[in-house]
Amino acid sequence: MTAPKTGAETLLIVEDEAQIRKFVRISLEAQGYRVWEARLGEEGLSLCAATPPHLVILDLGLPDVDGLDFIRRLRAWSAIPILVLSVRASETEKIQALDAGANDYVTKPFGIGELMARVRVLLRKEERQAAASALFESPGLRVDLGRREVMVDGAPVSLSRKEFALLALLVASQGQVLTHEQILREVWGSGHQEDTHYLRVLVGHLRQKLGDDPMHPRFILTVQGIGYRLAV
Amino acid sequence: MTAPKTGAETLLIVEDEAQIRKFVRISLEAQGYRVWEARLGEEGLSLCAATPPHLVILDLGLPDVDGLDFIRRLRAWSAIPILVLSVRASETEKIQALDAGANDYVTKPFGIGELMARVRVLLRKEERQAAASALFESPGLRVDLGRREVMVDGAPVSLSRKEFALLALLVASQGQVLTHEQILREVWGSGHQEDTHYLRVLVGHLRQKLGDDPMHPRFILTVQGIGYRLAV
DNA sequence: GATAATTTTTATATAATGTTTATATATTGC
DNA sequence: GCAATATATAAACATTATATAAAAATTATC
Repeated sequence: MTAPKTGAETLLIVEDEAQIRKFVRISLEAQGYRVWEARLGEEGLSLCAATPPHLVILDLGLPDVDGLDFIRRLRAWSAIPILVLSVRASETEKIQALDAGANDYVTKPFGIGELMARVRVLLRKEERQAAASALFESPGLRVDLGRREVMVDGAPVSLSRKEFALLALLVASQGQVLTHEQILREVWGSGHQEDTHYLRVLVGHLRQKLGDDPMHPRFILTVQGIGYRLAV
Repeated sequence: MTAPKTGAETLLIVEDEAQIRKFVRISLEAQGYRVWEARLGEEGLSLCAATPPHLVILDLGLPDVDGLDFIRRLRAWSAIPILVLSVRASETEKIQALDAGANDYVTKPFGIGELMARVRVLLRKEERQAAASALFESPGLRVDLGRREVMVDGAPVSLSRKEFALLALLVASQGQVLTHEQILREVWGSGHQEDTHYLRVLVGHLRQKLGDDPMHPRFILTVQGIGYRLAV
């Protein structure tokens, strides 16, 4: 397809007009993003299911699927941010799209710089901490995010900074799978998305401190080829 | 979505023009939000520190503090969503504000309906977890795409990356037939569209893990000469 | 500034997955 | 019924992913 920069964020453009697709694609790739394309809505939805991108840029005027349907069908199971592009400037349509689950709405013709800025906003990840509830409990494990306290079977466990960051991330995701990339970006910062071995070592340490057996883990579950998730 | 919330969210308007302040305030209160006002930037910042609101609506043209400074100073310690209102439509300014940490940027004059919709988007975050775990169900099979969880007759089944990608694809197509080519392109990427035997092996594995008999399949149906589809 | 704790490297064993080859079975068109 | 084609699956092999140990480097703590 294109120069696939490994470690880069993946964006999916769902757009039938070849011209706009190319234009947006080139701009995004210049910023170092990996870009996939879909000409049709069904194709876009399938791609999201098979290999979820980090952001979807959606044209509302697709030939096969109604734009609002697309948003609703994706939102039925996924929280991937959606940025809508549209020629129609009607306020009603904007409101409908946003309420259906779109995260932003840009009207054509648009400035490419603004589009890029809005993409950056949607990929920014400061939102997670806001949603984090203070206390997590599951059989045997108890994590107090506010106090930075961890207990396993009633006994306190002291974790290092990174170990706690990883556990906090898993806790905040409520059992959702986190990909290696996601974890690396959030715990080590962007630029370390390929250092998967860091993660392995850290998970090893954390499991050891939690007394978790990797073959039959109680807490941190391995999802082969994808990442890790917390048992809830 | 427009239904007023109990335990209403608190919004802070930072705006010096009384007219706009009042206009926005009344619209927000009509939606059931609690609204605070600040005439000056400094006032707004101290309010955020003292009793953090759930969202800040910020006018960029404040008399005392530069808008970008406001955003940066708030972002130094807080992740409260910021929606910027501004008369200036210059793209550069939009980009600067968004990159400084604003979450959305609306240009005056704006439709109040659109503004409300964008407010809802920024306040939506908590719902994500609930929405993210919607699932696909058919008799005996249950697939949670967000959690990557698959259950057959109540028992969890663990799938490999490709196996899950294939199942997710079938699920996302809602029982529509997927051709060999389509599946090969989406799961293996373009360039493998003729490796039909890959697909056969994979379907075999998947069926085995799901306990599906190919002669009388409950889940994955063969469409001779064309491809496969999911029973729905 | 010395010591301990943590993090990053490096290296290696093991397990899981993916690909290929081969072969058996079923389906379709004639 | 008999080729021709399409499908299923078994098993060997190659590749990739995972876990973990132990070193070197860095950072924190007293």
